[in-house]
Amino acid sequence: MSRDLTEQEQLRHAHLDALREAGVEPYPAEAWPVTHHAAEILAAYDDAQHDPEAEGSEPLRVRVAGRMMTKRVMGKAAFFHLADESGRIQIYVRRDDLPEGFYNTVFKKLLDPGDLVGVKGEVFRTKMGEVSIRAEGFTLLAKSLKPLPVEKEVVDEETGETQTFNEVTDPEFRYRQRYADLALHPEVREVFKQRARLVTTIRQFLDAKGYVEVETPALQPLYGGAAARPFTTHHNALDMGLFLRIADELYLKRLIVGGFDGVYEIAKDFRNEGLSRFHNPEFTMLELYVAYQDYTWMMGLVENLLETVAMAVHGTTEVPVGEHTISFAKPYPRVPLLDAIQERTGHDLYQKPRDEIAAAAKALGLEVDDTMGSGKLIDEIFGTFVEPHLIQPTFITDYPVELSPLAKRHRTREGLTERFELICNGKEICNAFSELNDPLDQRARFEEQVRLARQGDDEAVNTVDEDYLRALEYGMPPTAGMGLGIDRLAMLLTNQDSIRDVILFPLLRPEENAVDATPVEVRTDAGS
RNA sequence: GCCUCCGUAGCUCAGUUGGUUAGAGCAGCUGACUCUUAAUCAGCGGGUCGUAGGUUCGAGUCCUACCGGGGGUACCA
Repeated sequence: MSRDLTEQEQLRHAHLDALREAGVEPYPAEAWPVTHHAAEILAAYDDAQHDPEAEGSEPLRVRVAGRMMTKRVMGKAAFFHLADESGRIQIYVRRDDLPEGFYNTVFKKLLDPGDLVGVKGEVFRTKMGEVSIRAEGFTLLAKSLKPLPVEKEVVDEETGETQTFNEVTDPEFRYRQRYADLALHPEVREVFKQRARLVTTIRQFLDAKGYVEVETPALQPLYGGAAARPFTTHHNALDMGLFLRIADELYLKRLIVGGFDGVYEIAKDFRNEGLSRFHNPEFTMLELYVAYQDYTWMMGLVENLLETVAMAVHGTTEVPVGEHTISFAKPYPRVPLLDAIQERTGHDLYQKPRDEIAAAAKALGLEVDDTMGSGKLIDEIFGTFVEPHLIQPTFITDYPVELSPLAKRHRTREGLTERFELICNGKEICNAFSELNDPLDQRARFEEQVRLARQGDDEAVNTVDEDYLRALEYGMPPTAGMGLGIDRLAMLLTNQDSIRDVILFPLLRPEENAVDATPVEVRTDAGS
């Protein structure tokens, strides 16, 4: 492999060689167990437990490990900050505290910012008052051959505000080299820790209710359960086309038929569509199905779940999102879709013929064409005039049948279904319904979808899922089902305005020259 | 996909109506310095200006195409 190294990279390679010559292994095999993280040490000194002024105080002896960040050498002594997962702590290094020659030949000349090092020593407070470790032992744990961007933080003494110089803001750098972004930015790591807490909390919440976490196929011979274009792939041994799932709905409901009273799955779904601030082609969805319940009950569950999650992630139900503060404290308003439209636009569309709805849409300034059915029109009106205004969590209920091929017909309202979406900050984060369990009605709805697909609606699923219908024919209990977009919820709870900031490795176009080797030949024959 | 903005050193940025040899801070290198903290002081190196064409006596700057990214928009959660 030949790559052009920058000046600074060449220097680090030279340091690597020099370290080996000096008998210092740059990638040692031995473990370096730590006793403390930076934040723990700072916290211990914060509560004055180790205040040197205090009676009977013993200095803390610690072993820490992390990345060497800034190095400030002053002749025979030096300071640097060591960054570990928890934060940063300053290390004080003196020539005479370390083995003969180490300070001058290794520490000063051959160690670079970004190197991973282990330090042991006593904790003390510098003259300037910063809690630091006086290094007595110092080990290189891994050499860094590529310089991380150098950012410097200054805390204003008077205002207490932190100012960062030379902060890397280039989103391309941050997403492509997420490892560097994370290494540099504890606040980015914190977002992903919060996301993990969110998912864990959801699991605990659902497990506590006795629902069973399951795994269903990501590779599916037929796709369904949502309106979206799928990715396609191929299985060699079976010589069979497969789809990556767009939803797990139809498999989870098969499990309800099978006698599970509550099942859920937290899974990646894949949709072959455009990318945006709100869309990544693979994303994480929670789906939950509970037998013998309906959508009204499910609204209660969702309120409880979100309140619990907000508390777990944030410690409060009041969450800042952009310029708003969103309250996840239950209950949330429940507004029928058509009522919400009437309230916002003045048009009462309940049980109105398609042409009257089209006229209303036109009157509101929407572009209307003949292929749009009444369901689509209502969806457009809602999406344009109502949804963006719904900042606080709001249940919008009772969607038209045409938009909801898997939802049960409303018990009293003709042409509507028992379905709700939870809208928050102007976006859908949850979609749920009383599941359609009438196999004959389901077959008719599938056939209608196939008809739409043949007419050119490329989101409509173009095949009847006979196996799913067979399952329903055995009898599925009345069931409440729900899907919740984990990424979007994570965006809200971590106050990030792009989905890329809550996905560790969002999809990007391949980097030019990222692959400088000839592509590895892909074997297409089966077997191993 | 379409519209639009952006791409200059490892990082953050400047670069005039097109005009000598493309600048600064940080980082790096050499030296000084045993409590510094954007350490300081003295000196030094570092660029295919995203890529390829074009216009021009002359292009970082103007034009075209392409590559990559941001924002918006369409499909969608």
